[in-house]
Amino acid sequence: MDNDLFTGNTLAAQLFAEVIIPLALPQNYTWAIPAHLQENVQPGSRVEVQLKNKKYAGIIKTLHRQKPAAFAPKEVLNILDEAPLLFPIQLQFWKWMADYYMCSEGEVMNAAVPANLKLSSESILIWNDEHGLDFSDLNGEEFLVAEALELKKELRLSEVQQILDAAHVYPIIKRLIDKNVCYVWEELKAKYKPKTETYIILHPVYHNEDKLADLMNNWSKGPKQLELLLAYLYLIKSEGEVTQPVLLKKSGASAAQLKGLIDKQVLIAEKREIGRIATLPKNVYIDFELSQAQQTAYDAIQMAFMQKPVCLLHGVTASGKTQIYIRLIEQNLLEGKQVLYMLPEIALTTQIIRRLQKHFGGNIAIYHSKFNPNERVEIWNKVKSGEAKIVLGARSALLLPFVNIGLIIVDEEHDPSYKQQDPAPRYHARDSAVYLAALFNAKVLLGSATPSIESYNNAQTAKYSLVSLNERFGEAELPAIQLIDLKKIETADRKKIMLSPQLKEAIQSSLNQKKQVILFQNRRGYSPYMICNVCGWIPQCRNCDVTLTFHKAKNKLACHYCGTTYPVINTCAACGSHHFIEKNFGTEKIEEHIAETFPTSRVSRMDYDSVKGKYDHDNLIKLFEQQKIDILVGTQMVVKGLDFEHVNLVGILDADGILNFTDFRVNERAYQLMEQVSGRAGRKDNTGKVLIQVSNMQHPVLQFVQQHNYQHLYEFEIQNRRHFFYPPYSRLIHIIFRHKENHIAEEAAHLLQQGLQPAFAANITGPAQPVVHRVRNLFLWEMLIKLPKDTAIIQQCKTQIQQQIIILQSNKRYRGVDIIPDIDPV
DNA sequence: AGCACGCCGACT
DNA sequence: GTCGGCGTGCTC
Repeated sequence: MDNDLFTGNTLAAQLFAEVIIPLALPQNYTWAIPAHLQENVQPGSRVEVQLKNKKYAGIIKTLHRQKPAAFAPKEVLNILDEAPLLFPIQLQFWKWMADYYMCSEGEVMNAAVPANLKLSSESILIWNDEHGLDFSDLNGEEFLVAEALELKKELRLSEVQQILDAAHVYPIIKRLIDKNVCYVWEELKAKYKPKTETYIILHPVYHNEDKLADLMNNWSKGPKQLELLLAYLYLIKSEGEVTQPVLLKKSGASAAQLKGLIDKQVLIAEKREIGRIATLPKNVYIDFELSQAQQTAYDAIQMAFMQKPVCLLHGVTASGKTQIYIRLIEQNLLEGKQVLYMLPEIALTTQIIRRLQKHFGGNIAIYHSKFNPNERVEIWNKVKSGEAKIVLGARSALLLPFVNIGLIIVDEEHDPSYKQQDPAPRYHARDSAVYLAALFNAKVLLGSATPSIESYNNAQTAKYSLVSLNERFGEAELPAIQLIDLKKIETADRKKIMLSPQLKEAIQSSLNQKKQVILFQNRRGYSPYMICNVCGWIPQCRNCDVTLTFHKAKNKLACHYCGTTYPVINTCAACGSHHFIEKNFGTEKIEEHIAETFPTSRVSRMDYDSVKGKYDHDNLIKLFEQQKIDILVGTQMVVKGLDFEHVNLVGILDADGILNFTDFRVNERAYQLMEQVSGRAGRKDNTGKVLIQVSNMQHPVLQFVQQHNYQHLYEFEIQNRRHFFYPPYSRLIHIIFRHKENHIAEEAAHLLQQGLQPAFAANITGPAQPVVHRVRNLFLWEMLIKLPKDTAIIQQCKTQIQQQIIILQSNKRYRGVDIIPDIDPV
């Protein structure tokens, strides 16, 4: 500037940093970097800064020399990292996410960065009991804090500031965390318990063959134990490793007998953690060949990636998609690229982890929100250094500091849990993955047996490429699906209708064959509803098209969405009959009823109430795998990508409940659920059978499910879905919130008049989601979802939108924001 | 996110 | 006359 010309010294101009603070601030603030700290600063480094009267560890977004005119920046207090915490590409990604999902970069940072790396004065440090009392590697100040921590077990960061000379607290804390003396408390996060599996090993003494022979020859008592030991020795020879459940199952011995051997110190039980960063060897080991169909799909994907960066793999259940993934991962590893394998959190079970670890050993890092802070930092660093080649994680893994991603796999692509609903950023991990991959020039593979309509539409309109895999692996066929008409079932007690004779018979036959059964009941079953027993029509809300809930006490029907109540309906709107019955049964009731009907079978229930921790879920799955349970009654939880070898019957108890789900994507969700549930039957052979109990036999989705025909569902949805949500609307709301001028409304109306393409997203995944979230109960929301392609109504909408704009303008947060074009992720 | 500022209802 | 409710605004 002029001053510089005058002094003739541009280099002396001060250095400023735009810093991202983990808060929902309207914009990023700027701090000055004092001369003595200028040597090592880079974008991506953390800096300690003061904002108001609090201190935060922020991340430098940019460095520049333009002195802000409007305010006098404060100075950065400290630089916390010599090397940046992440790469420019992540900063770019954060910026996009903040723009696209309308939140602050600070909020993205909050979601991305583990607690241990984002200290603030409010942070509470927790003493790490595992560290012990060896303080020899600490310097004077570190020692002071460590001692205080050991004594009090936890300290507020502000208290640490009192102990020390306040000027440079953060670097000391950072070193203490690095040295594992303490960690940062994260509230409300359930503590992650590492999953363990008990391995059985032979006591080292008996590795000596003579000693072992000696032991067995002089076996005094407990013949069963000797038998067990022999079974163990046999297994260890054939398998190399033996886990407790496998041993007990194959030997038929009891846990007490095993305990006897352990007490005698012949065998040792060793708990090993799985799911954390394994210390397994870092080699790649692949011991299978792709089937013909898989190989064809694999080649097609390779070809597709040459044309387009995103490919949708539509593979029927049990077609062996995972094996294709494994091949693709292997190929990326050979090219020295990182791979991100995303799964919905609930599907991140030991089953899939074990499977990948078998092939890629220590190259894999697992990441999800239930890890403790130290482990998360550990993984963060391994991903950043490139040591972790494969990351297997839930949606939050997308925000790890990858160096060079080559491939992102989004498995179970249709799963709604990829969408973060509550804390900002309200991002969709599948869509964000597409953008992130573009930044790395990487590929994205979306895999599902039941793609979301959005993705399928993207494939149909050639935005993504599409590869289909219609054959089940190992010559297994898709299970036969049989509908059972509940209306035809004569029963004295209407409530007992939950189990038709056909299903009862099928269950009995499965039990006789020593096979397992899954009975599926949607959670919706908890709220009672009325259904016409002649045609299967269900009363719906006039405003919301949502199934009405029956309130017995008040003898009224109510909409749980808008709150409207209706008198009980006696005449069917579809067939005119007066024959209504009440349906009301949840998984608990079913479990009870099943246990009564099949007294000799072992029945278990899997739903949100019965499995609270992740641990329970895994355990239940394990029990089922080991055939310790014959009949599993469950909600959606039983669906998530699990393989159960011995299941040959799946029963859907109340398909009407699914087909009338309180959701704007009923048909799609219903199809997905039924197809996924059916997929659990007979995965390994051709004995699979699916029985669907339903009153509304005519529902088209049932036919598509029976034929396993996704294409038909898709076409049906395009033609018949009543609640279209068009991308221009999403764009429109985005615009409304981005701009303060009224003329924008005209642009919006213009957009509405242009060719409208269905995006099928009443459950919006695009940028406007947080806004729609806010206005969903307002008139605008109602207008938008019910808007037919009618110009008159568009005019009306325009007026409404203008009113809306006035309301929204008063919201400080969206005032005076610059015009930012909508960025399409592809 | 915090925290201060500020303007109206029930209390010693 | 005050204490305290939470609505609005600001933080480099």
